[in-house]
Amino acid sequence: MELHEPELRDVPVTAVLAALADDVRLGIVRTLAEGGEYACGTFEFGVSKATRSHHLKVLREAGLTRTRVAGTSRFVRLRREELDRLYPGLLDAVLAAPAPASAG
Amino acid sequence: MELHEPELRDVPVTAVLAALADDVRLGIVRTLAEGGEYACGTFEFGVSKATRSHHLKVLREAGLTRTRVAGTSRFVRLRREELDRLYPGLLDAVLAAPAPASAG
DNA sequence: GAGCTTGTTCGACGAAAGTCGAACAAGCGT
DNA sequence: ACGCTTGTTCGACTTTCGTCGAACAAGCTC
Repeated sequence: MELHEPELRDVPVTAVLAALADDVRLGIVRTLAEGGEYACGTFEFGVSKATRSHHLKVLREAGLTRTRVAGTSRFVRLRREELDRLYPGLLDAVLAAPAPASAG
Repeated sequence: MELHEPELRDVPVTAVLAALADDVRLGIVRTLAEGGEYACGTFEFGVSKATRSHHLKVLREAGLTRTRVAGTSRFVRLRREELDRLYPGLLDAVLAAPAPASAG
């Protein structure tokens, strides 16, 4: 299966912002920002796995994450370097903001 | 009339991001970022005045703008200092991104 | 006050987004 | 092959969002 992972510069900045403008997705990004890879099932934010899959797709198609397929699992990681290069300070500023609820 | 202008720290970061995640509103912010005050009628982005008023309300209630009433006009300005203090780098990063169309 | 300008508010409408359960696909173990 | 795990995709539903025209409010000028 082909995973759609666009170049970050091809994604409108409004799409990047929209991807971050959701509590569930921002929670995922906060977790990813700690570094390393996370299987999709890692993220439990009180939503069904269908919804979780949807949010991960939004993040991926906004150019924010990279996904590696391994068996039945998919490992997601944040494209932090590219993000910091194209939008220096954006991610840090967003992550520095207080989280609304249990984000882990 | 009371204008609702919340403290920026009381606005969830997702609301700030959502406010910026729209082409019309980002166009307004780009204009405001040049400094000074702008009457609401300044912003012509191919939308009706009802829609323009709506977007300005979204920006104001997200804590991004400050509005001064003067006669029949309302002058809007960006709350840049507060924004840069609470989310350092965010606005610069967003504004540095290429604009999608004529944003003036 | 009449008329004009500026901007907001009120439905209404269509489009988009978030959510879910159910079905499906693919890999791993035994 | 069978069952289990992991994750995606498919409707469907609800809510939110962007948009507009029309009506309204407030202030200015004559």
